[in-house]
Amino acid sequence: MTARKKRLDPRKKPVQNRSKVTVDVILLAATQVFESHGYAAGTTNRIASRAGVSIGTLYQYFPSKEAIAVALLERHLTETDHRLHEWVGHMVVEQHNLCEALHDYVTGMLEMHAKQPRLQHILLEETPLPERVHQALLEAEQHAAKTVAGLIRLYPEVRSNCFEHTCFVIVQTVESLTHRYAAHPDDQFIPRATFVDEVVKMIIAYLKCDMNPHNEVL
Amino acid sequence: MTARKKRLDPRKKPVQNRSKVTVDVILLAATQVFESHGYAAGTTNRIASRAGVSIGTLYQYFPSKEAIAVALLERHLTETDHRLHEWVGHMVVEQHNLCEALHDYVTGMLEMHAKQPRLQHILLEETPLPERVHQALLEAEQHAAKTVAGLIRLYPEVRSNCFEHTCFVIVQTVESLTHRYAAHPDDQFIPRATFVDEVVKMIIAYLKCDMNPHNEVL
DNA sequence: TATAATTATGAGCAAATACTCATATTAAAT
DNA sequence: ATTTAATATGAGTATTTGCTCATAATTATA
Repeated sequence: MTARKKRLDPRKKPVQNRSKVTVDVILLAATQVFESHGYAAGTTNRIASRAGVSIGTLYQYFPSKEAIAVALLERHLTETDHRLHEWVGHMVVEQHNLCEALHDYVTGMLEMHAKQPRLQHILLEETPLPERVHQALLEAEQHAAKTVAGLIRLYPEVRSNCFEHTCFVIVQTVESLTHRYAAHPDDQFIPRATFVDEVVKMIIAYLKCDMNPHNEVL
Repeated sequence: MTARKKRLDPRKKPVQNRSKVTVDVILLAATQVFESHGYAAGTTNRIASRAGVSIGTLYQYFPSKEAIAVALLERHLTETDHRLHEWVGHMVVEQHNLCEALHDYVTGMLEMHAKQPRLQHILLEETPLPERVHQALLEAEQHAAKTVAGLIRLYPEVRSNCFEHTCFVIVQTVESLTHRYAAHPDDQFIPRATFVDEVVKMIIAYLKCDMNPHNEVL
């Protein structure tokens, strides 16, 4: 009914190696089950079954279904952050130009979403998450925006006014569009490469444009 | 488990006026309940309770929970299409310039999503819909893109190359960004007006830019 | 007013599901 | 080899939920 507190800490932490493997196997199975069934229909019994462990084993390490979702989301945030920093590193070291950099960025986001088109969505929208997780999510999003801004700012052809707002919009745009595109792989009427090109084109135009308050190009 | 067929036609169609009112009340309640609980947790009993009718009454007009969701989605598509055409009419009649037109478009989409931030999402992503509904949805989306394209094409300052792809990206962008912005009203660190301005700015820059294949502005 | 058609009711059923616990198995420690 | 700790098991339970159906109340019709 109303949102009530649930245990998130496991009753047992894995100490031996086989149990650590078990935890990994369960999380992998949970990813697959949530991907193909959604959160509500992704039952704990199904997850255990897919993982090849008994339902009792699952509840040894995850005291509730919610705890599994939280663990998956934390993993996802960590991975995203890692990939983003790796990307910035590559771009700086190899001195790619703005177009190449953005191309890489959009392609990378597209690939990430293509691998698990629904999972992020399910965790963010279908799963009732505790407040602290929601906060962590917002912080991760803003951190990502700052990381991207840090790279883009290095390019001299980019205009400097409203830079923070601009980067916010860009990050949201790429995140939204790539997710949306990857979510429906069957019915695309724009080929993937074209899509990436168009998005990059839009961002570059946006980054270079200079307008007065009435949005007329100067 | 797997997707099985379910009844979608009601066992009784409302003929008297009070029953038509009942149907409306149920759909309104369903909107609210799905909004605040999601699809899976939005139980039929809760919907009936919120509507102030008995569970039996609900099942007189909606033979399954899924039928309620389908009805809501069809309503939503109709309303969206209607608003879009109204918008095009206004813009043409009152001869607004491109900036004003886009401003109106983005603001309108933002308002629509602000009214029911989760509903569209829930119906599209959480609800297992029959194939024909999914098809109708795709068609509606492409129809919307064409409608928008029809208006934008009237403005001479807009470049003409890749027009179809460009409009597809624009529609997806506005849809995604406004939805995302409206979905989290509490934690926005960009004010609403600024957000709209920035999105419009990006679209105009994208519509006017002319680039070679390597995305260098000519 | 009497009869028929329509609409509303809600207790309860069958199925699904998150989760428990007493017990068995395996690995580490002594 | 023996004891102890860690890990795995899965039948079973309490609860939830979509939905039915026999009956009652209301409105239309004759």
